[in-house]
Amino acid sequence: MARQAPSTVSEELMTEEKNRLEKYNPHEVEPRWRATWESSNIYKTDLHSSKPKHYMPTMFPYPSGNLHIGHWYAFSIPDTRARFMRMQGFEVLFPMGFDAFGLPAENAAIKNNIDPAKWTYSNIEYMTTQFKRMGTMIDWETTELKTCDPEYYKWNQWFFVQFYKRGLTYKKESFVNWDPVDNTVLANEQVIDGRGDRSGALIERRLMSQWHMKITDYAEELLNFDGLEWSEKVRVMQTNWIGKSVGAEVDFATPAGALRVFTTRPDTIFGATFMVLAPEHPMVAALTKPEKLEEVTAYQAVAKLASDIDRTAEGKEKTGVFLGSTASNPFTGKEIPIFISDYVLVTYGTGSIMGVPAQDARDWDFAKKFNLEIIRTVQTPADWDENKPFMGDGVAINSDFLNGLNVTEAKTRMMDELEQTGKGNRKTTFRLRDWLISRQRYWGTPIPIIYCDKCGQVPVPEEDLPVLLPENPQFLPTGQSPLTLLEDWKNCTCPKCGGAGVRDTDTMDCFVDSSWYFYRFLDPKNTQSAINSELVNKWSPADWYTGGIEHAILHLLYARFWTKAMRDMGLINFGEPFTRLMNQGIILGEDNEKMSKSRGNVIDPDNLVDEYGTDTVRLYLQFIGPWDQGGPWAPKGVNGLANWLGRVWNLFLESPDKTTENIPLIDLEYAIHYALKKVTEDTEAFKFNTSIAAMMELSNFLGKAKRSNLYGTTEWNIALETFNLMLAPYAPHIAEEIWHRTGHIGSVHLESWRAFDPSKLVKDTFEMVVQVNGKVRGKTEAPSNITDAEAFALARGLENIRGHVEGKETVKEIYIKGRLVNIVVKG
RNA sequence: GCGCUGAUAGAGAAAUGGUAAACUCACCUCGCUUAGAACGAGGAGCUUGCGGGUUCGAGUCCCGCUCGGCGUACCA
Repeated sequence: MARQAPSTVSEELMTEEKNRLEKYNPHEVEPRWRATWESSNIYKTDLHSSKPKHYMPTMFPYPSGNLHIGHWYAFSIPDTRARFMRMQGFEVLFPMGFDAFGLPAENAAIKNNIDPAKWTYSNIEYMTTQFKRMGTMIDWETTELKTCDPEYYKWNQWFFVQFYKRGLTYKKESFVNWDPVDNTVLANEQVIDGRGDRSGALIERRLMSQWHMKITDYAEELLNFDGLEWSEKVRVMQTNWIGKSVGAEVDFATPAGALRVFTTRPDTIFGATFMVLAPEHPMVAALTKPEKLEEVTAYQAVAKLASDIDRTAEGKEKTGVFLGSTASNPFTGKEIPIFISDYVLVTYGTGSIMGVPAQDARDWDFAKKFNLEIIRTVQTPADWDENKPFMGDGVAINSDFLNGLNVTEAKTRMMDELEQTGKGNRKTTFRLRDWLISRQRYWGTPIPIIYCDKCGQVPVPEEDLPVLLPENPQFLPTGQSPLTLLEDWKNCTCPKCGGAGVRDTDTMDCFVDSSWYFYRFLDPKNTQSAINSELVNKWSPADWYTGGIEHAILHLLYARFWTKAMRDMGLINFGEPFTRLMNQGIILGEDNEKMSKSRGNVIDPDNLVDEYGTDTVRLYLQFIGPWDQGGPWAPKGVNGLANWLGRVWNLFLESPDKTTENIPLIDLEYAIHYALKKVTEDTEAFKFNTSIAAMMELSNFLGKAKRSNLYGTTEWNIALETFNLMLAPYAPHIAEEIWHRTGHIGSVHLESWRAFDPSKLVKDTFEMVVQVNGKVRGKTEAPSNITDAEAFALARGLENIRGHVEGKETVKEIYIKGRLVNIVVKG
């Protein structure tokens, strides 16, 4: 339908047209400011500043080739908080580096015949350009830290040697986890459900001689999280991994000598009716009667071949073989049969247990299967199903001198007895094993050890470090490190005797690299020492460390261990690397599924930035929900944030149409301080989504207020300036552009955060809700300092309330300050 | 099995025990008719997974249940 506007309106529109503000164009504004910030170096951290420090490393990325949306989520959001802390007056270090050693480079090299170093360095170069588009306050000098640089891994080797000298690094032969796809051994922490964490291959057991770090020396201390603000989830996961069990070791007499078991329930010994050894237990042979030999050998063979998955499969029926021998229960004197079974692990405790079926579900199953005696030694509750083992607390029965004691008392009494009689002793066992760090791979830190026929293992002297990773490796599927093929490199002279020596040809697990890099950031170019102790002591522990939950055990446990070892070497004066830890969630695809190429739901941040600009992408990622929760990607939501920034742009820079409304000044001040309080507190608490919502509410209010009498007043200008500052950490580019267009000189990012004024949040009056029996029946304006009695009187005076209360008995009257009155009546 | 965690309009997501519920997107109406996958004005939509309980008052606290996510699992 065609319409004809009156000519006067047309003219008015035409004038407006002329004055119309150019639309916000992030593609012009954002790169311009990034260039300015870089050239004026405004994000350089002064490590010697007298301001209070705030150290905020994030788990540094692996140079896989591309920054994905998860990287944006992990790095751009902490950047907002880093910027906020900076505006709050802290000297903030927000570093970045690259975790550059690792298998993907080597696998890419094998597949495409590229040098892993070239692949890695070119990825780093490209990812750095991508990083810069994120508009962060990263101090780029720290990206000197690339773990594959000899200047970095030299210090891995240095630490290795120092730890070696202190007995923290040692080589031992043991059954290790062999990944047949990646052709290397793995640490226990890298085996998930019996499979390699990277390759997914079923892990095999191999007996090999490998280098270990003695993390078990710190098992007890690693259980202590005092002073750390870490999520319960991570603390529980680490605690379970370390797996401390307090109990006792007890000797049982057998024809082959004392058989030692570990138990957490020494109070149940009187109920021990059989023994079980792991199939690999060293005493098996001696305890096997000749007529049982064949059966035992067969069982051992099956157990050896079975993977851990098969051995520990859910609901697996108990199996085992009676060895033909018996042991003597040290307290009852009874002879009890000795079995082997794969439910007992040779790697835990003593590799042997006493079977107490009445108080242990596994032993119960085993006893039922083999028809063994079951003796209750803890009184079961009255309504207990007698066809089940009882693991709970109760009074000891059938247990001689323990009878009548509860479980805790009985344990103590029995452990005292064991120690007095010499039949056993108190013992604490950990599930945690020493950290296996050898890898039969090329792309890692060479292990600085030389083997000499005369001198044995000889650490490479400090002055000869680094042991450089040789160039031009050959990758052959030999199951040995590629370094073994490089004869020239491998053969050397023994530093001790000068004779012929051979280098260790394995490289270190790359979790070694990431165990201390956050200290190196404070002096990444240091050629004299691994770290600058003075700066590290000043800046560490990190105030806030963030990254994915997948490192809850691996990296975070190793980093804590390394820190404690460094402390004990006297390098640093604290024992925990990260005071506060937070794990971001995962950004899912539009379909609420994990992003993957095969699902075709991958969101490419580069495309988004091309379309909307950096600020919009950052804002959207923060607005999507709580940061630790992650969430699905909603393409239309991004558009919403882009539009909001457009409205904010207009709010600041466009002249208002006309003044129509009258808004009290007090409302403006309330709005701005309300938002300021919310944004300050929420940013502090990492609640970016609600912080942005508060800014949206503010901008909605200001949009209205702009067409009121408030426009152009001093208070109006202060309000806008305050809003501009609040926006700066969240949308750094547009905030900077607005800052300059509204007449400011100097970067908004060098400004201070405004403190909110609580007095502006106090109103003289409030809208008092009046309820009768909990239902809203009226509302009235009331003075904020109203007393209870006055509030009730005021409420009762309301016409629509009278109807509900008159002639009825009042049961109760409640006044909630500044909110409501509830009158409870009866009848 | 155990531990942690979640369930609020079509989607995402707020809410110190206090007005049956922010904010954004999507949707509807009107205006503008081109700053256009824009802008302005307005509107509709959730009795907060289910069942009990505590309370003057419950999305919020307690008990039970259902469904989902994450972790862990013969560790003696």
